[in-house]
Amino acid sequence: MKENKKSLEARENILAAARLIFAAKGYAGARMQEIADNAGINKALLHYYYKSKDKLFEQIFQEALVKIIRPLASFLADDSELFQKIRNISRIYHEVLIEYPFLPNFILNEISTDPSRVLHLMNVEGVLVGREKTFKQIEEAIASGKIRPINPPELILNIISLSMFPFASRPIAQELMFKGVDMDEMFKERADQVADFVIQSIKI
Amino acid sequence: MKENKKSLEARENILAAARLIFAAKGYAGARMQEIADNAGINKALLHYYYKSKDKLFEQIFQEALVKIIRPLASFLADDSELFQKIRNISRIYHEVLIEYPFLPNFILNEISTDPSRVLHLMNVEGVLVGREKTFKQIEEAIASGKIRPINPPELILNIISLSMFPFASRPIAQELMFKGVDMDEMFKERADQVADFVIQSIKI
DNA sequence: GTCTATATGGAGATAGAC
DNA sequence: GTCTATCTCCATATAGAC
Repeated sequence: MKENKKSLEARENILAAARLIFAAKGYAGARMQEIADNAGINKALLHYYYKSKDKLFEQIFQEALVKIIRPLASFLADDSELFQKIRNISRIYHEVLIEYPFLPNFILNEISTDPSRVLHLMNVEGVLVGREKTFKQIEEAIASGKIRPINPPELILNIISLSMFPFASRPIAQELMFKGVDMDEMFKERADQVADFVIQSIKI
Repeated sequence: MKENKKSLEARENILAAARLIFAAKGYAGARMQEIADNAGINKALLHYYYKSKDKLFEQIFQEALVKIIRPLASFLADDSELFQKIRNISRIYHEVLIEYPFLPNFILNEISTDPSRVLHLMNVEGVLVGREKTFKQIEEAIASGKIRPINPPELILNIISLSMFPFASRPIAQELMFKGVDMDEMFKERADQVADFVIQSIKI
């Protein structure tokens, strides 16, 4: 069970390749052969390091899930003022998704109709407690006349929709709406624009 | 090549089953056996009606693409006043997605990085001409002080994000934000709320 | 048109030499 | 740890009887 430098590097190469392939083609469409090729090893060795396709996938998927759920948990648990929180979550999600643009599609697809893995991670990350706190914060902002009436979960869903969907729809959006535009640049500036768009909509 | 009532029904059963299975599992994850079972026929007969998995999939996928692209084309070509157009597109997309909630995920996944099929359909549906018209309309609304400055394609992207992402993320959103809530009901009321949210954000 | 049986290829996984 | 060769299963697709 000792790990030398070489084998650690091999493991990391495999994970990097697996992230790429699984994200691009999904579990069913991914091929162990292609992952091995991308990692610069052969199939047998791939199976030597990661017993099965299932096991390898599960690791990649959990990793991806954490990248999405953890920022949300932080947002919900944050004690800052509401508008500042909105700026924060938009910025963090844009940062993460500029680095890993495939995350929304990957997760939404592979979760399909079974959200059990999400459920478990939610508890681990403490989403539940933070959620109640932020719901209450939004309700108080409405009661005090700071923002217009809106259902708290829908406000949060709106922020997440505006932050994630453009990444999920990037190839099609490029053709349909952003022909010739550098979407990487667009996304960089979009974080604050999404926050502005939301705040403008709810503030009185 | 004559088609009797029975075979037409068989064809329709197959398409209905294929829509279900392809949408739920994607091209790679779908099994011809499962489609045949769902259609109440056997595998050989399935191949008799639709030569190959590829051919069957292509038909289902085109169908799905049209359901998404056509409303967008109508929106872009519409001569109505801007705020009314925003209400219209939100309503139409919510109607379509309440009936076919799986469309966003299905299309976004299967298109992956190759948008060539979308490109072709765009021309057929006349998206290009409508797009320029609506971009101009938005720019004029900004120039005349009716709405705040915003990049026209981003405004449209925002509307579509708010309309589609909640459907794509439904299973995970249910767990995370809408525990115990009837999301079908929520979606019915959401069409106008999305339009209000957008209009509230841009109007002066 | 509809079925059973089967051909064919591909993908995950392992055996076993080095 | 790393490789080549191979096993096994499963999915698409077809042959051919009825």
